[in-house]
Amino acid sequence: MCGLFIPRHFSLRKVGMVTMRKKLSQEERQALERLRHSAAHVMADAVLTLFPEAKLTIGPPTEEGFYYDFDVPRPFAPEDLARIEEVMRQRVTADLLFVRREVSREEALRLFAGNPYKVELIREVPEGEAISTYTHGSFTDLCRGPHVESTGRIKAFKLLSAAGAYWRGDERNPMLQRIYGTAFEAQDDLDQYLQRLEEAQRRDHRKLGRELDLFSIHDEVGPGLVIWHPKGATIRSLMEEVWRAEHRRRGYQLVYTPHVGRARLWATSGHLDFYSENMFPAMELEGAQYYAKPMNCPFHIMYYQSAMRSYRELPLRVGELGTVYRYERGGVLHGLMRVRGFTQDDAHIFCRPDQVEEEVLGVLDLTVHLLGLFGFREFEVRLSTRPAKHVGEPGQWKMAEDSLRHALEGRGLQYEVDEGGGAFYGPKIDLDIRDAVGRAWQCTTVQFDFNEPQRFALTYQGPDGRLHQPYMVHRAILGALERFLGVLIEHYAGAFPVWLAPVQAVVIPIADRHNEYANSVEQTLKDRGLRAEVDDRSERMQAKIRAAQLQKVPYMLVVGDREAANGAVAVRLRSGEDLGALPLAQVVQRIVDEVQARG
RNA sequence: GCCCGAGUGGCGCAAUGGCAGCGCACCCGAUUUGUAAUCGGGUGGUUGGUGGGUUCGAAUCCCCCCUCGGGCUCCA
Repeated sequence: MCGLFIPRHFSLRKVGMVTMRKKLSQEERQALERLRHSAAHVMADAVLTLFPEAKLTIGPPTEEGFYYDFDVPRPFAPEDLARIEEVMRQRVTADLLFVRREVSREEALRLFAGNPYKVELIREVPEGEAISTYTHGSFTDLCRGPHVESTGRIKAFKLLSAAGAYWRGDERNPMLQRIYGTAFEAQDDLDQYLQRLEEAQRRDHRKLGRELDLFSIHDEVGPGLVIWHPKGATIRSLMEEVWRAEHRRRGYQLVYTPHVGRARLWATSGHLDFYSENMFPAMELEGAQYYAKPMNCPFHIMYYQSAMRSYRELPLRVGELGTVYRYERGGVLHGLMRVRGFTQDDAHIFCRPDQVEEEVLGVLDLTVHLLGLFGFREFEVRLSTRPAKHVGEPGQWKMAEDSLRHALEGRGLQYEVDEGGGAFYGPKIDLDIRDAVGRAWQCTTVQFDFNEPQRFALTYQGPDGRLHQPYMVHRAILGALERFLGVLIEHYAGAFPVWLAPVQAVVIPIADRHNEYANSVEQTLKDRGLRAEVDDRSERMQAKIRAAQLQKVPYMLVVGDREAANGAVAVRLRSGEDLGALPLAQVVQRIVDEVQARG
């Protein structure tokens, strides 16, 4: 079965987090981790002070800060965080030393005898590895360290939130209470981080989606199912247009396939065996069962199989903006980012062994190009290789992995390797984009599939006259249009570049007597293919400008007596810049040029 | 799914056991305005549920369900 698996406990925060803009050196990162880990200890100290019955579990530093999980009788309330923070400040002011002590396994077990979590951890420490505790003031915790010298070092910190979390992330385990916080070397860094958090909230696509009238989600329809409003649909269809054009240019065959298919198909593909918990339940029709498609691959395979294939036809690149439906558990749905019905910019490449590398390279070229069009130039790339449990031959895997590696290197992309992190059916490349706030989002995935060609017994006739099995590469570049648009909204904070803006220009008549001229301006713009509107409400010009600003319309064209007399428009940009009165023809050309340059 | 929190006109909020209210949006009227909100009037909610309970009385307290929000291994 083909790809786009998402881990069960995929956390949006994990990929969508607000990271530091500047790259830290190895030493700087370790120093920061030490500071945050120490802050976690001070927090645990404070929690024990206020809630003596709390049991400590784990409290690591994270990329954004730190957390500590506690076993407590009742969950923490927001007021508790303030009190905990208060006690933490006292500890920081007291400037207590962190003291390391190595202990024997027996002593450690004795020290933490009342705490089953710590006991479990101690038992897991490998034989021969030192077990240590760290103490500051009257607080001692089992800890590998290292820590800062003293609590006085922890000046810039803040507790952020409390939430439930399972012991070791496993829902079969007891639920603990987690407190998140963050700490930085300098107050300045902390302030900047908090500002970025606010900025991220300001850009929240759910908020902007409503304010800019882009989409809505309704109880009546169902959670995770999106209604695109005209303005959101405009952006989406523009995305689709460039996508299609770019794919045709690169030799993709574009198809349309149904949204449902018979159970037999999904049995053959393996989805019923391995993916059914993510599928909508079956519908019954004329005694046969049908499923909404969670993936497009079986349909693309049907196209492949609709004729005898020759080696001369390969590579066959079959693409589709294919809408799929997946059951996502209630708690993980999130605006456009995580939905139950979404459209993948999907394609499957069927090719010969000697074509594999070039095909992967082609996909990466297309990826860099397409993402670049939408303003993304920073990527994080991960290559995932063969896991212990897998299908296919070692030779196939090696060839596939090599081709992925070579393509990445050929394209000059830096990447990390996740050894054994591939799917059971093939190795893959995942690519995250970084948005304007510095957050990473997973979009692109390129996955080999050694499973389905076999299950469907795909063949092509080679020059030797015999039948061979093609390689199959599954790939999505934007990922899901819904998520990509969500990312795009936040990336641009709703102020889309002119070529994507749902309304590119609003014509603002100053008084009713200018409406006629305003309408003619609008028509001129529309005749040149631009998306324009007239605000002919009986409002003051200031109010119309405000409305257009809030809608983040790139061009505001004010027309009054002077402009009407001269065939001109007074141009205001959404930046607030006033270009003054210009001949209409000149302004139209400017906007058209900007659209053409995809500015 | 699990923990915590929240659901009040289209949107943002108020009312904490005693008459459901405000702002924006929308509609009507007046106004005709030169770069981020003109004035006045009006329509609109059986408070997520054609759920259950407590009470003389429920937006408010309790239970169930639904939806949304923050989280749910970056292992001492």
